Amino acid sequence: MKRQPTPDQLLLDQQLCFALYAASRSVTGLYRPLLEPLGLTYPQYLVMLVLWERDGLTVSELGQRLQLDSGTLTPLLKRLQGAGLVARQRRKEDERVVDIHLTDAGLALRDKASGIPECLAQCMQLSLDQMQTLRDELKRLTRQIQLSPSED
Amino acid sequence: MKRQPTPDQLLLDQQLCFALYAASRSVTGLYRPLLEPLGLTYPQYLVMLVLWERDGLTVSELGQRLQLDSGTLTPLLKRLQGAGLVARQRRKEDERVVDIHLTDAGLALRDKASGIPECLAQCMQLSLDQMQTLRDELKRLTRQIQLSPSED
DNA sequence: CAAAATTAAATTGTGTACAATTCAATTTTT
DNA sequence: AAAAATTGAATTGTACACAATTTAATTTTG
Repeated sequence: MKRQPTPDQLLLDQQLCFALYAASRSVTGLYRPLLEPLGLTYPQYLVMLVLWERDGLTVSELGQRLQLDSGTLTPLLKRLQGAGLVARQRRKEDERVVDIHLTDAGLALRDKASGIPECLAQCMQLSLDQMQTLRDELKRLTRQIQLSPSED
Repeated sequence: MKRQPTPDQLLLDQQLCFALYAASRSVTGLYRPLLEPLGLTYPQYLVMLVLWERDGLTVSELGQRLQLDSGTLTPLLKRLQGAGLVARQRRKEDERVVDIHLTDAGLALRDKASGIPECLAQCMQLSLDQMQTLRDELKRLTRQIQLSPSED
């Protein structure tokens, strides 16, 4: 009458997916107290990273870079606009497109964020080399996944 | 009058955090079509993995295992209950505690899920060894983060 | 034992994710 | 050029995450 034990492949601790999911949320949690003084959430910070790197992208270009769709980005960008960090403007030549530009305040915020990466590296207790290796493995995995899926 | 270029540490592609975040969402996306026939979302699947491994946990025990709080778990468990996969019951001896048990349907679902891990491994194109190594690095990172933070 | 403190879930509120639909603007076809 | 197809955002609806508060039950204290 004893139940079958769960097969090994279904054990939580065996799952790469859960290790990823847990690590991602943990790291986001590390950012939270660092971003709070800047008035940013973690996904908002990612948008700012992209814009600091190259200002004046469209919503869909931001979406390609971050792998997020307009259902996520539109309200997020409206909040950044509300915080005075970006401007959203429909393009004259093609009214379908919305260009996102940093405001002065948005650009200025970069300086306040510049210490964050080092702070994170400290907390994670990884050497620069370990960090790069792990990052590149994860990138490879992501690329692999985005290549293979159900071709239609 | 040219703007300063963004410092290297703030480049999106340099960020371990984004590699993690993107990889985690990609992997979740891989699960989606596999879980859909089972009527599960990815976080619901994680809850089921835990219960298949050990049935009859409390909400907070589930929370410890998955690092999720009642704000996430309570509605999620209600949906699993609505789907007939688990039962939620306040404990007689301590009415504060809610025990979560698999229903017969919930247990039976395990068989339908048993092929998923192998399917995932295929998609990710990683050897068993590579998967384990990456998984263990991520676990170490998560553990490290959860040890160090602001001690209060 | 009664008041205070603690505990476990649930609730509330904000902010993502993401599928699916809608809507308006532009291109492509005929 | 008008109809059809396509495109880019926005909207809608569902389901997490997670902080903060609330509620009820149990323990601990005085």
